[in-house]
Amino acid sequence: MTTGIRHDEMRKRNRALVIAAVRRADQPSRTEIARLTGLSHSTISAIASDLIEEGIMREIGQGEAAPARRGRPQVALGLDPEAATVVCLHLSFNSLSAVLVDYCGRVIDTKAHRLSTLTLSRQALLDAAVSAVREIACGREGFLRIAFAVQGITDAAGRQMLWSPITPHSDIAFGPELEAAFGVPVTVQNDCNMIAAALRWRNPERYRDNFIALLLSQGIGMGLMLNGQLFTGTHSSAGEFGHMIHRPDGALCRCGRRGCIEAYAGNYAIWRKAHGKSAMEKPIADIKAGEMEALAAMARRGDGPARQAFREAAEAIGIGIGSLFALIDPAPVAMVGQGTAAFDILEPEIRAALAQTAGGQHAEDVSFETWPDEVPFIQQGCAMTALTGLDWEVFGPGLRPGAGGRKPEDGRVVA
Amino acid sequence: MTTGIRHDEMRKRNRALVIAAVRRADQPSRTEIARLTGLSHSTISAIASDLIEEGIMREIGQGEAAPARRGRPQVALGLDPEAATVVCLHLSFNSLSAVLVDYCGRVIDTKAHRLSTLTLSRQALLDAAVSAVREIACGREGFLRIAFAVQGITDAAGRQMLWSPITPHSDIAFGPELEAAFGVPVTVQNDCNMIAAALRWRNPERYRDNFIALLLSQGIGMGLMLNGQLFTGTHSSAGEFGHMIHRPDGALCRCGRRGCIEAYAGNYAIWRKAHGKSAMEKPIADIKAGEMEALAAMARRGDGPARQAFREAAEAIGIGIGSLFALIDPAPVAMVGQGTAAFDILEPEIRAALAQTAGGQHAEDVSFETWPDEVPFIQQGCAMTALTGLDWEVFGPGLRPGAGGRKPEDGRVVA
DNA sequence: CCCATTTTTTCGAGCTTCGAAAAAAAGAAT
DNA sequence: ATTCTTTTTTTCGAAGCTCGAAAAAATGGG
Repeated sequence: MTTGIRHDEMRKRNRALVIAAVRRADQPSRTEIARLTGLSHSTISAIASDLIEEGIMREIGQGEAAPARRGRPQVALGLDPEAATVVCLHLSFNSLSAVLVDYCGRVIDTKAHRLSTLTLSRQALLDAAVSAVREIACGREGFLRIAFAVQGITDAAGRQMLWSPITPHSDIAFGPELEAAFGVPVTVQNDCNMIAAALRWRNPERYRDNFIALLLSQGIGMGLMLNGQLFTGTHSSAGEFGHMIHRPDGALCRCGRRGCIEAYAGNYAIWRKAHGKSAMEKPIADIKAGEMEALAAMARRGDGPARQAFREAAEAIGIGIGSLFALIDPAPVAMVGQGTAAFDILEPEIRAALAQTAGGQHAEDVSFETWPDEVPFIQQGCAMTALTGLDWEVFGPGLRPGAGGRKPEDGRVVA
Repeated sequence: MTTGIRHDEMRKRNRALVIAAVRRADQPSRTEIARLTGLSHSTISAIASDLIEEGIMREIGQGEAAPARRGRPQVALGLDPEAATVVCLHLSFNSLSAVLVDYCGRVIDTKAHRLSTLTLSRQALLDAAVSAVREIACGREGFLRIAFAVQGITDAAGRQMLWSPITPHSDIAFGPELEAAFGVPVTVQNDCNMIAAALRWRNPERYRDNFIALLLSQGIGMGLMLNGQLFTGTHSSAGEFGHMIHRPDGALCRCGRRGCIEAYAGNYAIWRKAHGKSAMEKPIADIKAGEMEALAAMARRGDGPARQAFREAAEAIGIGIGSLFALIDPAPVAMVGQGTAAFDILEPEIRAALAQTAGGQHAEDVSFETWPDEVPFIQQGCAMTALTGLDWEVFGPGLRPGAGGRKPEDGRVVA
């Protein structure tokens, strides 16, 4: 709370709240919106007719689930899918996918591209992003926003990619480049944060204020929701769980340092250990899912080096989670990505390691959910981030021109 | 944003904002409040006259720093010190202190008690807290709130102390006990979080949205400000930096586990190592400041075991900070407590360890501030927490009766 | 065909904020 | 001493928003 509330601000918030309620609930009636928001029926009626007139919302006849009840039937409301479209991009190792999404969150079109991220120049990566957007949006009326998810570290402001394992270039300014090309707001965010956003959207019962999304794959990524907000640090996107130190001066990590969690739990680390290589052996960029499956099968069969490799991976993850829990308290954990295919091997060892830590005091209460495929989460997280951003920034204030409003000067009040 | 804003809510927020502005600024005029809050002069005038009439604020003649300027002179405003008082308690090893603070944050009275926390019964500790409050408030008109800071882990709701190194008892319900005895709201919070609150209050330029307060003493404590809010977990107060795992299966910690950061960096760990004892030796509860000073002096003289002990402590702290930075991004760090007396020895080694971690990439940019005495911070943090709570909850809504207002039912909207 | 029931809209009342103008309070100028 | 200038503060009417009550709308039941 840093600046005073004026009248237009009140309307803006209540409009955004109504839009949010409609987006979340399944075709609610005005009465239901009133119940959800705590606003009066009169207010909902007024806001709803504004939104309908502006083409943001529409009436969808009687709701299907209209059980022959007495009285005037409820009118189901839904967001107008044609109110806007947004583009979601997802850049990962050798892959760039673009999705066009309507204002209801439905996918209109998808395009996937293969490209050699490790060898492309900085400008070629930027160009690839621009042309992917141009292609997906081709011929259709203007989209209002771009949400860009990258496998790597982004800056806290969501402007650029600072570092990524998929390319040798750093500080690639996707945000400004795309904004210059298309003239719409662009957010650049870490893919694991998008996974966290999607989890919250899908299951707010379980994933609400504080939770952790771990991506187990070639490397180890994390998305962190704290106090109901996606945590992005002051400079970078933070959340580098994989690069917490597990063993000082330990195994060689892909990032060039030693002893990181990832250097024990990433695909390359498991592969390296299972094949009897040195822990200082140079990490391999991309290990196929089939190969990891084979290692997991070996580990399930008996107590050989493969089993030992998964055991060390689980220990690193478990102790890491324990340290994280010590800092931020036990919270629901979602494990996503190809690495979860071996979760049956990992879980007991993760729990054993966790139980040894201060953060794991109540380890038996912690439950893990797993999903092998992270892509739908990333895409949905991007879409919801972009759309709820629109709800607030574009459609929240209404379309009346000249709202204006003063701004406080320097020296903001800290409450 | 989870519930609609009504008219009374708008006024409530703007009132609270005005109070916050007056509390923070040094006797501002109405014009200055308008500038700080972004609200119009008319609104400030109306709110100010309400607050003055209600006895929350008062006019303080012309501000002293009234430089003979043309025009009608500004009227300085200040909070009425008699509007309320709050009691701050601070329980630590063998010590319980109580402070009575007026609505302006000035200390009215202080009482310190010695007590043997390790041997007292659960009920005796509760009784001590109650009688400390009774004594400090004796004869004076009613205080409106109690803020209780404890050295230990509290629950996230701020109701009780879950665990503490200063007593064998756990789950001591100070909150309900004090509320039952005095009929005012009570918050129970971790002492390091209060240090963080005080830092933010004293220097919001440096300590605003994300920063870390580390307490170096017998143990290692942490207060964590994230996204501008004190982070308290879902169950406990979290922030157990000292119990992140530094070396799996490493030195014995006071908490009974092995390899915690504290088992290398707490006073007992340094003492143990410097005296050539085993890392599995049982930790000593309380090591005098003088003894630690002597060890530091020895370490400064040469490269003996004392030096090695401080080196290991610094490494544990540095790597811990690195892991923390990997998770939440580099942020300002404040080091508080008796352990900072040896910070000249610790700092280079902390930086060296930090520089090896992913979170320490820009370690040279990180600056540490140190203060040897944590007590004033804890007290001020308690006071400001309690007073700003009053600003909002008691004085924000105004004193007009029957404000009422509906509440949204279940199924809150998640935006 | 009328009544009961539920949803939605309408309408006036009550707050709140805002901008403009007026009032207040001082120094500067004559 | 009086008038002008400048700055702060208050006053007042206008506009916007939400709310509760009442009215209107839409449907099933008898």
